[in-house]
Amino acid sequence: MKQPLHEKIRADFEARILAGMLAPGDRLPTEQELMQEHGCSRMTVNKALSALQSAGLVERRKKAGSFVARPRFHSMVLDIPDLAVQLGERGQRHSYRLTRRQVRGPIAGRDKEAALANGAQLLELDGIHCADDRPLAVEHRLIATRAVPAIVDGDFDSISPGTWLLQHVPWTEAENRISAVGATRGEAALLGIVPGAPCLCVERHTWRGGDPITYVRQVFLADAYDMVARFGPSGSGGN
Amino acid sequence: MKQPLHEKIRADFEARILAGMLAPGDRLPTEQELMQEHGCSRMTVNKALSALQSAGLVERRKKAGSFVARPRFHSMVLDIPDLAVQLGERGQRHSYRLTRRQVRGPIAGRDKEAALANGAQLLELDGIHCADDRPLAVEHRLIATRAVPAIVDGDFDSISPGTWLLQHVPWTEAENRISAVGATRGEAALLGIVPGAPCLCVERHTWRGGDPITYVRQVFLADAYDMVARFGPSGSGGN
DNA sequence: ACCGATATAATGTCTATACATTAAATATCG
DNA sequence: CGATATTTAATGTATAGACATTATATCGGT
Repeated sequence: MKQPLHEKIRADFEARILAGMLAPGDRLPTEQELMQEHGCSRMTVNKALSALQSAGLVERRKKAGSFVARPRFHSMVLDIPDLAVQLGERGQRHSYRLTRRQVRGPIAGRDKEAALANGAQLLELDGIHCADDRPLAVEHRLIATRAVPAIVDGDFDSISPGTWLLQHVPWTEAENRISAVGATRGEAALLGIVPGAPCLCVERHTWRGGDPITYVRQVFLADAYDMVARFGPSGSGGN
Repeated sequence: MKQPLHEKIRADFEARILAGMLAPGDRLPTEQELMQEHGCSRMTVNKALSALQSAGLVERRKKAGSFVARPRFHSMVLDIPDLAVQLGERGQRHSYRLTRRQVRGPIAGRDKEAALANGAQLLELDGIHCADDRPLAVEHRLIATRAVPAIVDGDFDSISPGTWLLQHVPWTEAENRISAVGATRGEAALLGIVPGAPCLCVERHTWRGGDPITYVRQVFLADAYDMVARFGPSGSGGN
């Protein structure tokens, strides 16, 4: 036995639950029974059961006992990494070309821009992402200078503002909206497709501790970019 | 103080890390220092630090100490709930109409169908989802009868096979692929749009303990359905 | 300066115990 | 019978200590 005992107990129940041998609502042994079965102290089984609880697999009620939790809504881990990194993993070369850059105030009537600006100026950066010099996505980005004053001195002629922001101002809250859109005339020209052709659109707002950081809208060439999300048994937060 | 001490310590560091007061790589106090600072035992601070570790916020190395983890790639929790539930939350009425149903073997040459069938038959179910009787998405689904023998007796004339599967055969692994496509002629007719119009396409494979369960391709009317994913400070796996 | 053996500092695991908390079960009283 | 008080079984939290593990640091010898 190389793995610690509490981890063994935890993994054992996880396997049984995921295999369906234990159905939602089933009661599992009390801590007393488990410490006898494994010949260990209560703290050890408690650690195992607590881990299962925080992983959402079991529900524990005082006096009643521990039960297999009924599956809450399946949620899944979707990685939305930096485009440059993601392309690099595929062996493609990422490049970014800036097409527009200006500092301005929020446009009157656009509440979202006003909220993002938060009383200060916005930096507007438009550009295009390429993979191996072929157009991949057009990007429209607004950055709150209030949250990121250093941004106005950034050099984005070749490096992507997304990469810069990730490295300098990691966000703590985000909202992504994924939809299908027809390419506008301008987007189509940049991507080399016909207007109205279907494109994947990702809009993202990010915040840091409640303060808005950036809004970005990326329109991807269909067929060139899919979003893939995988989900599997949670990797145990091991030692 | 209502909350337990280990939870207070954990929340304290979480707040400081998320607020940026502690930068990645920063070292935080040793367990010894923390137990003096809070006047508690080592197990208590250990519990707090272990929780931070399993949440991915800190990294712990023996002899060296505990450090703020450098943000691994931001991953986010994307809820892909049952359509019926999601529409219900919006106050819309969900309905499903079956347009095709057959049991067949995998089509020769389609490796993915063969892998899904896993030596047995496939149940093919095509249908259309509506919100308040307006078309929302067309769905093409293949179900492995080997994994879900009971499915062949299911009545899907009005209830969605996705809902049925979620209730009867929760998956343990899944892969989602989100892309933008142009509606085919048949899809366009069902959705009431012109062929080629941009649609959001979600393809999903699910498994249960390594055995394939189902493949589904859903093509959504653009503008009617966005996928929204939010991410925020992880809700503490509370008591 | 280099390499190897040893010491050391930190986390990792576990025990045995104690008391608190809570919700279910049970008893009690009107 | 029904409402209320009490018991009790289970988890929740915490302590103080012990030993294991391991990466780092230090010391010696060549």
